[in-house]
Amino acid sequence: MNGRRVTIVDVAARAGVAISSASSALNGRSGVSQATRERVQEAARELGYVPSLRGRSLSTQRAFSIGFVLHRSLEVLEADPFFGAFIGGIEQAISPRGYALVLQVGSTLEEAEGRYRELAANRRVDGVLLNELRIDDSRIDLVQEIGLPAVGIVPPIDSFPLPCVRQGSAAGVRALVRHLVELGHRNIAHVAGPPGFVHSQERIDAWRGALEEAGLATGALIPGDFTYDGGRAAADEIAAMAERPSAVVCANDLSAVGLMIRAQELGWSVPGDLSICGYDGIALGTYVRPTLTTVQASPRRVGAAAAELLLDLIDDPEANALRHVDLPAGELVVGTSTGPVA
Amino acid sequence: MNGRRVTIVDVAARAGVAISSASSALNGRSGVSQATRERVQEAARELGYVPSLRGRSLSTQRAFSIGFVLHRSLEVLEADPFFGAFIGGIEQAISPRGYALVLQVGSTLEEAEGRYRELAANRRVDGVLLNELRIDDSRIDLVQEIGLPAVGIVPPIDSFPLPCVRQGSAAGVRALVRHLVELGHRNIAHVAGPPGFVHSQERIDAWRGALEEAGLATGALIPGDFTYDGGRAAADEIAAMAERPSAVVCANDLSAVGLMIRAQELGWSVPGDLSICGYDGIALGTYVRPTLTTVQASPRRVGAAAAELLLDLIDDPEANALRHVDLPAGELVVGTSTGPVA
DNA sequence: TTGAAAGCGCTACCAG
DNA sequence: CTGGTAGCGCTTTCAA
Repeated sequence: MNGRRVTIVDVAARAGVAISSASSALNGRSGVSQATRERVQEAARELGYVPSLRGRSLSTQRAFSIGFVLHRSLEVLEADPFFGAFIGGIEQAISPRGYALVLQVGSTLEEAEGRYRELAANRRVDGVLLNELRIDDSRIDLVQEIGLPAVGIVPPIDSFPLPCVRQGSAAGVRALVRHLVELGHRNIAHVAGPPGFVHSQERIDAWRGALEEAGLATGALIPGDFTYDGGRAAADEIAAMAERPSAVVCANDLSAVGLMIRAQELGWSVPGDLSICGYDGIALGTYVRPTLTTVQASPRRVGAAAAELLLDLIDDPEANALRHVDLPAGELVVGTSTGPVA
Repeated sequence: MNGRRVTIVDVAARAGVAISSASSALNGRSGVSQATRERVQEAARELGYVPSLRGRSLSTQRAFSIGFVLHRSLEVLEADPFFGAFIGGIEQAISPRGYALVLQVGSTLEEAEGRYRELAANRRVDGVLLNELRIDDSRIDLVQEIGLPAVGIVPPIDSFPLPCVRQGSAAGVRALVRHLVELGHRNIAHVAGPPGFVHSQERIDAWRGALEEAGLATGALIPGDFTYDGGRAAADEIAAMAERPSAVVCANDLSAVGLMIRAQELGWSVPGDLSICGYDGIALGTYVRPTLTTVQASPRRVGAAAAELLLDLIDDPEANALRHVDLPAGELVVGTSTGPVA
């Protein structure tokens, strides 16, 4: 805590060179002799110089940070472990490049949009990640309108107007359905995610398509919302059905667990009376009994890839304006929640 | 995207006043006539002016953001939903005050310390939150040494040298033990948290103290690490014991669930053969069967209170240098994982 | 009350 | 290759 912080001026003075030379030397730019560069670097080391992000930020017009807005209620945030993995992946990708993550929470979609506007207006971040995209997501227009670099995560198929990272769930869901068909199931229902979300729709389509491929009739499409309670409600809905499915594919693990617990409360045997699978591969699925058959997604890799792409986009908007990164699909994880049809 | 962003210069020009007057007017400082103030504000509104955080940051020597370093492995991050609540609370407290959260991840303690040093050196944040404090935590010296405002979360009892927020777990643990004693249990073990952590020790002490109060012998102290697998291992340890406890108080919910699942795999009935309780009150405890008896902590409120205190500290270091905030203890939540002794 | 001007710490341009 | 110097957008001091 000895008085003033050391700035580039101090370094330049100590090395006996101009400030501009010191800057060039420290940033590895060309235009400085090797001798000067070394002198400057040594001076910086001796003085314990750390460049001020603020000065750099103002002069380069960069914040050296990216934003991520979680748009879900605080309540859900407390229950769902899924997004922690995302964040880990993002951090892993950006911190080596000198960037930091600014995390915001917007409970409602409106609030989230407000956050994006704010972030863009005061330029707190150089770009943002758009997760949990909806079909016709309003944020797409928003970021284009306000000129905020953005990368979409699991975007609508095809002509997505922004760079994006996709880990498609279609292959995984098909694998789940095939697995069930092999076990002899003929009546396979689906507990969907909340309507409007790209990944909800993708899983519905994949489930339908896989049934068709197998030459089976389309099963019951039960509404859901990715939550534990939504899964429980789905079980009650199934209980009320005249012709009950022998297997269910849920849009995610959390709802699958809710469904399973409720099914057991209703006195059904899982998988004896009902085979259940989820999607995501969260740890919770291995805690419950029976263990959940699911697809192992890679949120950490998705987060890392998206963040990486965003930094590339910030560095070179032209070259990366439409880059699409496709991650390998998640793999089938067979638990004990699925079994042969009774 | 019409060309340049609007700056305070534009606002001043439009209002026909000096830049300094515009600044004062916009920041509600005195020294400007009401008429001028209104003219400036209107100009700002018309132009859609949003102050640049960068300019402000450089001139005020403030980053308008606070840091939070998660020091745990990415693997754990994916499984534990607990910290999401913290973050929600932090956000809730700081965003109305114009601050943002910079989130970092340090897998190891060394890495985490490096992050704190970095954060302080380049002044990316104005202060940090120190969570999961250890007894004699090295970060305490660190932040004092580098002059980084910091607030401790659940700090060591008594003479903690920094401002802090505490939600003591002693009362909750005692309530758990009393609950078990009332059910007739006489041999009550404890699955501890990882050694060295303040909240691990606090819970051990509370468990011991409560047993003493009840006039019971101290039960077995089983090592643990707050993880699911640690809980499973504890069950195996109990299985190997000559005189098995009839009840166990676990240091947190996640390990309690691991213990419970493993106990059931071993063929024990819960609570028939073994009563189990946890601590935290995470959603997972209500998903499992039997449901977990636990204590409902308030991570969101802790996060909010800590962030609030940190901003106060940044605003006025003198006045808040030693403020300690004590949150009401968590309440006992009786689930079905505890029952009368057989 | 108002306005001019000096920084905050850095980058980048442009003469020398 | 080197060294002035002009910003980046804002706050704040000091004269007028």
